[in-house]
Amino acid sequence: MVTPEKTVERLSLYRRLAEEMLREGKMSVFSHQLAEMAGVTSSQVRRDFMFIGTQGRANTGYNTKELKAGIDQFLVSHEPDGVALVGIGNLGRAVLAFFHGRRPNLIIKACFDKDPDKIGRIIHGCRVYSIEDMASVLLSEKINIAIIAVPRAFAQETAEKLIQAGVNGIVNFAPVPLNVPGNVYVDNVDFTMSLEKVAHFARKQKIVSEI
Amino acid sequence: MVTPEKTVERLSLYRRLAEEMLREGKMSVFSHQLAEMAGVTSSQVRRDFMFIGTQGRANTGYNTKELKAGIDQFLVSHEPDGVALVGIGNLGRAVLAFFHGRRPNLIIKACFDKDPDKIGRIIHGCRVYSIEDMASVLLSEKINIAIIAVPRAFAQETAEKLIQAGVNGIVNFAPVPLNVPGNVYVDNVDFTMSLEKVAHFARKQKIVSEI
DNA sequence: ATAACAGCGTTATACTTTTCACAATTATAG
DNA sequence: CTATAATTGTGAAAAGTATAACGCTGTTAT
Ligand SMILES: NC(=O)c1ccc[n+]([C@@H]2O[C@H](COP(=O)([O-])OP(=O)(O)OC[C@H]3O[C@@H](n4cnc5c(N)ncnc54)[C@H](O)[C@@H]3O)[C@@H](O)[C@H]2O)c1
Ligand SMILES: NC(=O)c1ccc[n+]([C@@H]2O[C@H](COP(=O)([O-])OP(=O)(O)OC[C@H]3O[C@@H](n4cnc5c(N)ncnc54)[C@H](O)[C@@H]3O)[C@@H](O)[C@H]2O)c1
Repeated sequence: MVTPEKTVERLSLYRRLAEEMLREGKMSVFSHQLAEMAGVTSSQVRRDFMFIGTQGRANTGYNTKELKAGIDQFLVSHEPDGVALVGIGNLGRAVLAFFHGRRPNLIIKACFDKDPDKIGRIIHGCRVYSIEDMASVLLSEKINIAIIAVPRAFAQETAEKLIQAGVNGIVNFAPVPLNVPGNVYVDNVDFTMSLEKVAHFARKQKIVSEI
Repeated sequence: MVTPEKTVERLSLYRRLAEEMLREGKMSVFSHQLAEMAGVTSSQVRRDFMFIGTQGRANTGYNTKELKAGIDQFLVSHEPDGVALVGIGNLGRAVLAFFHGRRPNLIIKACFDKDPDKIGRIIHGCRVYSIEDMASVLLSEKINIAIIAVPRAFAQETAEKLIQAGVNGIVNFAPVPLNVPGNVYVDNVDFTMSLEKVAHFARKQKIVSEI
């Protein structure tokens, strides 16, 4: 069965909400509560859970711990996924800081940059390697996911090197569409697009609300 | 007429592709060329253009300059939109550097932080103000769009202050859903979600391609 | 000229995703 | 133990998106 992309996105959010509840000692949660927190409908939440098979109980809801574990297993594999980060500039460093120690089975295990000054350093617990060493490091660290944070002109060649070295999932921060084979999944995170989208709909909403 | 969110996203991409072509001296482009570059079908491209009314010509395609101008006007208003950035930490600074000088009518005009050491400084051409001055600065700079890059615990209160001060469009980098009135448009940029989505589909694709 | 072709604009069709609605299930109170 | 109320799981309907199809327009070649 093919899980819709939107469902996967929401699952990621539900997982964090469940995590937060666990921290607060909340042992169970209803679909309508998750719905309110996530900003969706309760049907949507239950429908999304059909894809992961997590079961709730009428009048009791979903067990927070089970829910978190269920989503976790569904999203990320049972054995931890290694992640590589290419391009340790302004954004790369921020990303590294952000993910450091955050997600137990989705860890940035190696960084790559072409700047000789950065190679060999350890930033936020992560070693920076030369891009020449990409293939061997990815193999030895069992890395199959990568984050691209290099200047746009180098994004495509970086993607190709990564794929060559066995990567089949990429988060791309460079503002260019990547040309990749069909068995590689790419998510483009595009700040310009986000801002322009907001600019557009903010304006539309103003017009609507003024009528 | 309501433009689908996905269409708006693609338009942002087409605009940049048109921009790039202009730089390369390419005066016109066919829908199937844009389609290939954007990774969509040519029908999709022509369909998307129906929303902005941009016209092409059989056998000639779309005039690159007209196309760029048309999308520009559709996405962002004719009079430049002012943008505020709240939270000048690792991510905030990277974002500021990224947008600086990039987009003529979508400019970050004011930054806000609560750290006294940062207030008063000018970073990438942008003055950092105290959050106390938010309402007055937003009014005087005619800002109605904001980027939130404060720690998650402060995201909701920051959103409320911004909305209070007249903002009706927000790009939210904090990994929490914001609770906002219906006339405010929010786009959540969620790195964790992106990475988990990639982890999920990368794994699925591997399984599929192994069959 | 005009035939042959290429590509746009749009309508119709197919597909995907969300919402609705309700039977089945479980907790709780009397 | 039974009635009541609350909440789940899911089929069916609706809404939202993407693709296909095709008439029309403009270009090129003969
Ligand atoms: N800064 C932001 O907030 C932001 C936002 C959205 C997108 N982006 C995009 O992310 C990318 C990086 O942005 P940045 O602001 O960090 O830029 P940056 O210039 O600060 O950093 C780029 C880094 O990549 C390294 N690099 C260059 N070529 C390389 C190569 N071929 N292989 C490996 N490393 C290489 C450089 O040495 C540098 O460390 C750019 O494509 C940018 O458009 C940045
Ligand atoms: N660093 C990343 O790559 C990254 C990625 C995704 C999301 N985020 C999110 O973006 C936000 C910022 O991340 P960061 O890494 O820049 O954090 P950071 O700690 O480096 O920076 C936070 C900044 O916000 C300021 N601040 C704190 N409270 C404030 C308030 N109430 N009003 C105004 N300013 C305030 C701080 O003074 C600081 O300058 C966080 O919510 C984080 O989860 C960061």
